[in-house]
Amino acid sequence: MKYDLTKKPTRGAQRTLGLFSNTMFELLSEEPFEKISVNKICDISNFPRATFYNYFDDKFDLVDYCWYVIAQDIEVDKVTKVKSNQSLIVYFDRLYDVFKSNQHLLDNILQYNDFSGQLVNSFINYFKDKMQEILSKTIDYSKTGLPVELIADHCSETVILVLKWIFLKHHDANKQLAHEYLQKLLNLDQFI
Amino acid sequence: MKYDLTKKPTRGAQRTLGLFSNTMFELLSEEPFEKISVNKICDISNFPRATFYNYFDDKFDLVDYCWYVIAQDIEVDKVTKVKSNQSLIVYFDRLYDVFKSNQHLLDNILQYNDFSGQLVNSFINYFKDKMQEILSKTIDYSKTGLPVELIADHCSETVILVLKWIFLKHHDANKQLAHEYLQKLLNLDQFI
DNA sequence: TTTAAATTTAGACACTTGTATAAGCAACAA
DNA sequence: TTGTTGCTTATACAAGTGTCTAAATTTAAA
Repeated sequence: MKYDLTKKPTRGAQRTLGLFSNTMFELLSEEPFEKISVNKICDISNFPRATFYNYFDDKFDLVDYCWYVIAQDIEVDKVTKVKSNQSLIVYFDRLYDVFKSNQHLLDNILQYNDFSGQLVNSFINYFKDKMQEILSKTIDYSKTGLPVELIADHCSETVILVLKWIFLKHHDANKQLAHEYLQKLLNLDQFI
Repeated sequence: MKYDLTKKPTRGAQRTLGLFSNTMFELLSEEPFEKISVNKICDISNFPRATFYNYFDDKFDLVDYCWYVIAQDIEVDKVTKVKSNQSLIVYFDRLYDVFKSNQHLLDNILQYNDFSGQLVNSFINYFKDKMQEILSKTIDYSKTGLPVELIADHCSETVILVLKWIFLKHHDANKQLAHEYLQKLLNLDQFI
């Protein structure tokens, strides 16, 4: 990403980022990702291509920014006071809520994009990385007798697997059932 | 893929497929995937672009064919007579051997491509799908009390996670240690 | 060996991509 | 008010992409 998201954006930059991401969100609900060109994005957003490239490397970069926008709702920094061993469930629940409130967008996207195509892939990977980042900070894996990085990776993959199952493959499940899946797949007792 | 791999290819097609994939293998060891263009592939292979597009949709398609070539060594159809509950280990071992014998290629690729970039991603996904296909046929998951597709997905993800850990992230481990990781991550007793 | 079917190829097409340059414009401080 | 600084924009460029045509060639069958 060319634009630095760590510093807080000026009013103008905020506006520009918002317009580009809105256009992308719209287009994602209308056609497959391969058919979305930078030209089209700029035409619709009424920006010259040069401006697009001031902010993003390419359309993949913009779509990643879109996931970033969605992921803001996870509120990673809002710490719930729980024992470290409960945080996997806490953050799973937040991701569950985020996926649920974007169900409509996801449905549209899947209408035009393969489940294992580049777009869905980038979505999944974004949130897997996010979850891994969170989990490697908040959980104590010392009891498992496994390399920390390996087990953190495994936990986030499993969390995403369950969310994929529920929200992308449409096997409705409330949080309680989702927790049961997690419990069984991860054999949670061993390290929670 | 434009060319149908299920029918057996003519001598000429065999040759063409081989030349294109060899060129891709070479280039993958020399530069990042983004810099590899269809033009370059054709120049080196001495084919016109039209011929490339007779066989493949794009360079992603060709690289997938490359993984297909590598995956032939898994010898899926060579069935080892074991109880169903052992087949996860049997096929894990075969994948372990395939990854090991392509260690050099993997090292080269990682020199030029991000771990989470499109290329490595396509490699990982190819073998995850392959493993899932195998596991959903050969394992009896009825004891787990979980949806079959979910647990098959989870098993293949875990298998690939361990192989990634060993062969892409370079934490050397022999088969015995690898089995231990699998055992602990999957809590194997529950469904093996 | 001849003929019919299938593939390969040259060349052109409209389009996209990412970069680079220089002109234009806005915000802000002195 | 006047610069200075930094972002936006118009425009152009060299390259790549995927598709299409019709001619050339290969392949396989009779």
